[in-house]
Amino acid sequence: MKRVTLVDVAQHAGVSRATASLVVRGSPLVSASTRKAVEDAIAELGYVYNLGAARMRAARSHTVGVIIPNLTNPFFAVLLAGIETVLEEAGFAVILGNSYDSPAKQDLFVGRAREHGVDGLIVCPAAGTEKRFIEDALKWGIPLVQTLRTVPDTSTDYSGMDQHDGMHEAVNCLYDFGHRRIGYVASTLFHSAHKERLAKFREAMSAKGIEPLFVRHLESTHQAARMAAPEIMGKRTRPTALICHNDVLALGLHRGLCDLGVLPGRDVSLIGFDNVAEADLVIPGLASVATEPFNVGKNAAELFLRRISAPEAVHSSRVEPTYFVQRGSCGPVRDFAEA
Amino acid sequence: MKRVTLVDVAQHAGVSRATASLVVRGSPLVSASTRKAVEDAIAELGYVYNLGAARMRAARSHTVGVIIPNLTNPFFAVLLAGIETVLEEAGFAVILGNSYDSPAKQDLFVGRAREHGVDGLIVCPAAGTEKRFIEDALKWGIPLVQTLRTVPDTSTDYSGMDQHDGMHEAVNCLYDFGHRRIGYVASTLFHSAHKERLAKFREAMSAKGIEPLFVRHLESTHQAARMAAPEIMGKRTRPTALICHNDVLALGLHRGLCDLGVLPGRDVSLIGFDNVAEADLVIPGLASVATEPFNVGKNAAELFLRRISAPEAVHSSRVEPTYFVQRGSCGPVRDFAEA
DNA sequence: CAGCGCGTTTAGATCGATCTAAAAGAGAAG
DNA sequence: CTTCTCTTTTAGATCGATCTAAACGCGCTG
Repeated sequence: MKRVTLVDVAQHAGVSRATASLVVRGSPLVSASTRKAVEDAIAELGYVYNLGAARMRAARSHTVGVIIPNLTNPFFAVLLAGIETVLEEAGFAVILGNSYDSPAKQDLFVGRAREHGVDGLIVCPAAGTEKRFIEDALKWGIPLVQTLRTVPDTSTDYSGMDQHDGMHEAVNCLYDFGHRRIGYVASTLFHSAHKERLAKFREAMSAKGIEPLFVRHLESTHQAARMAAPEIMGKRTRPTALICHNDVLALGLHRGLCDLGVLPGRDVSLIGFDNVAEADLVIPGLASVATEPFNVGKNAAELFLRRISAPEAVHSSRVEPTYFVQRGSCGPVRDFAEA
Repeated sequence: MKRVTLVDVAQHAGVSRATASLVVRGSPLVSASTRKAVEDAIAELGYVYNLGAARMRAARSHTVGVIIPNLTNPFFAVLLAGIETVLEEAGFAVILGNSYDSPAKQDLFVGRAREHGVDGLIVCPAAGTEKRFIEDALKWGIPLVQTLRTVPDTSTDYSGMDQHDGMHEAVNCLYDFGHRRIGYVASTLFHSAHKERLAKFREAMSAKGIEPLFVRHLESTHQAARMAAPEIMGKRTRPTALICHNDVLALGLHRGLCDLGVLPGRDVSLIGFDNVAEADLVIPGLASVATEPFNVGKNAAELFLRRISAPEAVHSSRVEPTYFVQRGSCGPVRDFAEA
């Protein structure tokens, strides 16, 4: 039982393999009658197109390498879903790589992707990725789109989100509720999105003429945030509001605060980022800045497709808007004695 | 600027391409000195192995198609992470397909995967997948591993979990707390895991000599479960405890109950499945049966690797244990008037 | 009827690796 | 020195498609 090839199809249809090849590629050069004959032969023999063989002569492999830092984080999983949906539709296969935020694993994966002859890469760079990584890809002639994060001092297509609006809305909401002592809880992964979000926080604060009360770095897990609550609320000058780099931290802190008997929204206001589904499940609901990872993923894939069709076009960026979603965890400042 | 091929490497090292080929494949047939010469040439020229060309003659492509019903669901994302981790390690590339639980999309993806010449498939079948789907794959000679769900009346390698222990522990816990009026909240996706879990529930109940109070089917979203709380608690005979098919339903219901002023663990006991991270964040904590999707994924990948190396071996199964995690949402039955 | 243009079809070379089967080289034994 | 292993290397065919450039058939025109 041998594999069915174009030669078999051609023979069965009584044409040459060149003609059969034209049919499978949907060329307009063949007449309607021969096209029909070949298509019938294909159906009858159960022919399967061999992309590997085609790739050897033709330029494109219809394959894209996608690198994600951590699939376990639903945020990235949804990003990936967005990417996959668009690429699937366009007839591209996604080769998946999970970098676990390790540049070494990331390099390894790119090597493998090159062997597979990918047409390009869509990358959310691992924290600590060097400039060299991007430069190499370009040197090798591999189109590359960065998403969510960027490697410093590099220029490629980029799909991210606009941290500005959401953060300003969040800070303004706190400000209007009377909050002035506002702390920021960041993660310990120092990538571009992390820095940008923090910078926007500082910017929004100084626009209101106030200084951040503190910036605290925590490992980005529920557990770490929950454990840190006593320390954060035990500071000499106690914060009246907290903004967190993401909802993982915010939800962990939410629970940690409750453990202490400090009620979010009444005793301290709490705002997260990403507006994950669970934000609406805790009591009181977690106010959060919505970022749409699915759309960011779709944008990344679309930028990639554009790049493929116009390899020399100038690099472009797509930023997805963010917006503040108010919930119970965010309320007016409580007029208890200023410590 | 042309691509570097094995011919270039061979020339540069002063050997034939056949020898160079042996080196890249790590054959023991070459002497240490020529091996070194070729390796130097590879490094110097920046040669990249062309898997596409290799695949044409050799049997294996080192590529696996992985089909997941819904990446947006963290449970599946973690399953995928487990699969990817093992396959990556073994040098396989993962081609990802998101079926959105649609058999049609699934078929489409398999077609594409075949064109890419995958060595096999790891599939969590979309709800409603027909027997034909599995049979076709086997007919085409594509090794296939099913995971988490199985298509009825099919026999392949399978990586799943043991619903028995966790469910029995959960029911027994409720029983010991004095609960007798226990309802089951299922999802509306009727796949094998759904059926098996429900069956185990019935089994565990009848082992204790009690009848399920009701089985209610809900769309598997937080929102749907939250909205259904009033109806579920408004039944003529009010349940004293609820077991949910997964934590999405359980968390939604948790919130819905709180909205009603019904406190989980005091007024009604609530148990979910999967023990997602958020189960520990809500108040009171959601008791849940832990299932380890990452391990299930790893098992699936390992079964696949075994199948590749021994294509004719008899089909085997791996089931990951499940265990009950007790938290505040599960407590003694309250002695209010029996309706 | 030769010559031209147009739409279709095709033979042959080619992509970059691997396979097979045989050759070359190096020692050892007779 | 020949012959015989044993190791190492290689030429040539091959996988299944695509490309190029040429050929073919057919109607139309001068």
